Amino acid sequence: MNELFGQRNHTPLYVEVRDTVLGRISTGAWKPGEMLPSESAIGQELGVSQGTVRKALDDLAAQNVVVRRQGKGTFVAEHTAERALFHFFHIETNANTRALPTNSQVYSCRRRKADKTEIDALKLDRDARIVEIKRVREMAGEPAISETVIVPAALFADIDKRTLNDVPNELYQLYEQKYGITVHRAVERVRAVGASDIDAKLLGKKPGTPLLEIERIAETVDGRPVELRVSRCLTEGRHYVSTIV
Amino acid sequence: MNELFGQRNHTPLYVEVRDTVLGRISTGAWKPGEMLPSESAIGQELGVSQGTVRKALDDLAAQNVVVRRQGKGTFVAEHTAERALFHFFHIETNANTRALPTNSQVYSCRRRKADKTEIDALKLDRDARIVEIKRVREMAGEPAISETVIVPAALFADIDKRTLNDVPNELYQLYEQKYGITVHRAVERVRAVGASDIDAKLLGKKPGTPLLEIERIAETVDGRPVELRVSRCLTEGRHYVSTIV
DNA sequence: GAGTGGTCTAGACCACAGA
DNA sequence: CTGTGGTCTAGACCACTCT
Repeated sequence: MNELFGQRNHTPLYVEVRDTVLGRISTGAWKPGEMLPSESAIGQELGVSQGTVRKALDDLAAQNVVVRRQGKGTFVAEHTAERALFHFFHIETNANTRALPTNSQVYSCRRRKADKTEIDALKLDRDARIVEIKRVREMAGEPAISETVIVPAALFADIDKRTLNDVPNELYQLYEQKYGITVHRAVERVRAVGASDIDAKLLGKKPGTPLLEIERIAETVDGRPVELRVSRCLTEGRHYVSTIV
Repeated sequence: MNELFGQRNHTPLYVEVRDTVLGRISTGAWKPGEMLPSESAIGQELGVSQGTVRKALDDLAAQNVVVRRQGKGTFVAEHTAERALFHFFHIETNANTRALPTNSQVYSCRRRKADKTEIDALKLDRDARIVEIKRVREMAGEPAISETVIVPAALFADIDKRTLNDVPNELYQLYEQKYGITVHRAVERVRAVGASDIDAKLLGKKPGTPLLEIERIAETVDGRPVELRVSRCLTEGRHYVSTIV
């Protein structure tokens, strides 16, 4: 027990430490890319031993909230292009090499009231407004993904077609750098659907062509959903990968 | 340093301990469901401190190799029906409730030489033989999944249609209990395909209906691939879930 | 009460990065 | 050289389970 976390409670100390650190990261007191104070410094500040801080930080490292580098320090995780792609983009070629989206064309970006699905998925108020972004992404030089991205208008003040086409592929870097929103975790729901007339046209295929539909809800580190994304993908010569451990 | 793990090397002690324990599990010296010796007993045997054993076991617990229960002990993980379904079966209804396969009909089980794909996926010898199991699984009372399962004949000596229909759904429990093979980890590759004539017939749909094809390669705890499985699923009112952390 | 894992501490030493 | 995280130890006490 110690002076900061107060009286008798049955929450382990390292959990309190972990949540304190997590809080500072999610409020932005410690920003992506920044180095945290050393283990002993945090321990001194919070009145716990270095070993307890270590356990707290190990937990956060296991959840990819921080990154530890021996000899250098502990850093708040950030969305490099590499992380965004390797961590969040799960399509690869049938030869099991990572397939990278090469190009992306935003053909629509508009603001409107959220519909019921969007309100549910993003936990919005009834009259909340959203930004709807539609784009086609290419892989290996061919249109491959027809994608609709929905974000709450309240969080993404000035986002527009031009902003988006300047930063073509890595939306999550844009979110982090321009809007201070770090996507930390996502749930993807995957279905097989037939291409609609619109999708068929965008992807240069016949209506009814089987497409992989990936619906993603992305959350920040404190669990707020901040993006709903539906991607319809051609999976000729490609597939979606998931590892079960 | 200590007497068992010998001279100067730069492998951390806890890694040696972890690998020793893992070895005993994968050779079957410690079997699924059994309790391991206590941390201090393992420490004494291997000549390391209890804290080092703890770190090794924590690692294994994080990988689901062992399960720790406070006050009881540390146990080798096993395939309960619950674990098989919740951990390895990733289809749920659109209401986000876990969809359970209710029934399963094996309509073919034969032995033959492995083809090239199978040799690659299961890392078999050129002339190895496999067992090919074909079945249809129902969900909510309707045929929903057309599945082909390939396992190396060498590992599954007497498997046949009757064995399979006696243990309808949970193959992994069967593998573990009858053949001493524990599936630990799997990679799934997911595509959208159109139903073939055969799949269409089995699932009661028209040829060309979009199906979700899930190709799974399952491994034991020591990384040997032991099963190749291709499931073609109807995803009307259902979807495949994957969480990215 | 005895035995298990879970938390917490304090301190020693190692490995790595960078000035 | 200093400061960082990484490993390892020894020992105290807590929380849970079972008898």
